[in-house]
Amino acid sequence: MSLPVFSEDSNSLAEAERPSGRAMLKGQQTKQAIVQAAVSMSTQVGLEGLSIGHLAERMHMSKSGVFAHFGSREELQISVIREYFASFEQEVFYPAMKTPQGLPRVRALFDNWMKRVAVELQSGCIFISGAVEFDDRSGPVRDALVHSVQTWLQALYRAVVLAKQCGHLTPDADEQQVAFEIHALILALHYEARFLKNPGSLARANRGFDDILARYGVSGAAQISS
Amino acid sequence: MSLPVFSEDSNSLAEAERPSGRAMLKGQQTKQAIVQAAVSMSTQVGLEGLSIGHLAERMHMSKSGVFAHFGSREELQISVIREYFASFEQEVFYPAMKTPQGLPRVRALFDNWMKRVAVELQSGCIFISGAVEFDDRSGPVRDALVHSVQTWLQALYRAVVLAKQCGHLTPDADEQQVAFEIHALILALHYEARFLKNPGSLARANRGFDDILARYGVSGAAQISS
DNA sequence: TGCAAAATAGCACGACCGTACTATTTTTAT
DNA sequence: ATAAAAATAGTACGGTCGTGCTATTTTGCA
Repeated sequence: MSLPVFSEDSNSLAEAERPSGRAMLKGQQTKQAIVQAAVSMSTQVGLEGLSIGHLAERMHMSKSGVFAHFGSREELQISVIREYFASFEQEVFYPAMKTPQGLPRVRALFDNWMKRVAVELQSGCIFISGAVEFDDRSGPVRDALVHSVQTWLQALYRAVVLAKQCGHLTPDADEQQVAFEIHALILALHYEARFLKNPGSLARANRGFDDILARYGVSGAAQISS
Repeated sequence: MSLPVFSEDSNSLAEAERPSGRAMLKGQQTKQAIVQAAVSMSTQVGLEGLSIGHLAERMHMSKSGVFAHFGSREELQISVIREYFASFEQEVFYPAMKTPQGLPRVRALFDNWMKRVAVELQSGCIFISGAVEFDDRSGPVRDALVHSVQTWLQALYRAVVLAKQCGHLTPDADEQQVAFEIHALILALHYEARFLKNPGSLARANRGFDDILARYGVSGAAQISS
């Protein structure tokens, strides 16, 4: 049915308004720069903490100059989510898709995810902070956030399903359960390391993952990739 | 050394300013009511979303009337944290301490925790939202939050240690690891059920806990309590 | 080179926030 | 009942925020 495409949306790079006929206008370049700065700010203070004034200051621009690119704060936040999602794709998902199907790919997804979270222990993760900020709100920002997260979790889930189809998982393994527990480890790592600053959290998340594989994995299949 | 006391602080109920010589002043009663309303608000909008104006409106009081009880917003937030912690104690910890040591108690702690989280899927958990709001901030509010969470996680950890001492866990079981994974399940439940509204999350968290016991528990010890 | 269009700046408005200061009401204890 | 004390209300100030409106500057193309 569907090939392993991470997202079917056309929100990737290299397209802004014009179908690439003429080169990117100056304004689109600075918009890109603004969004990147906004992502950096949002990882620290959250999507709600993101303020146009601070962003303008950081960009050495006027508030209205920044504002004009988005038309509303919500649109800015959505742009941030899209950009963050794109970087997540590039950093976590696509590299892992180069590894062979089955447990090696699941492990690669987890490892890349862990690598990213390890960095985010200083900066923060928008998918986690955003979940708290928008869990009982509604509107387009929440929708964008939920969609991004679900897309990523679905990708993880599909990798697990594939692993079971390959015979890398025991027949009784519940793919949703496996994906849930992997997600749980990442969330606990983020919580205990970033907030509580408990040492050893990173090792415990890794150990937890190994245990999942030991529990549900068919012996031998897990050791293909280190 | 230390008996299984949940918190050594003297911030429990039934003491306000006076050592119980004369009865609670009128102001202290309304302060209690304000704090309870503030807790209720904070579970929905977070500690940062909590505003004195909205709180006053809800209490049918003036802003300054509410404010006077705390002297600062930070003090209000700290009061909220203390109150929330106290309710957590009453609801999750103390009932579980009545069950026998070992795995039954660990299971009781988890079950009570799950019961509470199940309710919080509508309202939200301050320990989780607060972690995101204050993870890279500093100050007394963060300190109060970290202290509360650490106290609770320590209590959970101690119960696991006790379970191992009872011989209810396999000798190779790492108590910190077990506590970490239990915490992870709760966080994932909160995330996937409250934010993503994924069905089946509650069952997956329960199943994850059972798997932990199946992995680290000595057979037979787990089934003492249902 | 010049002109339209795009990008940016400047400015002001209304809303909400925490909080300081003072006045008023209510409670408490004699 | 009355006076002191405690609790609550009223008001105002300074700050930040998003955003609309109007200049001004910069850019891109004929």
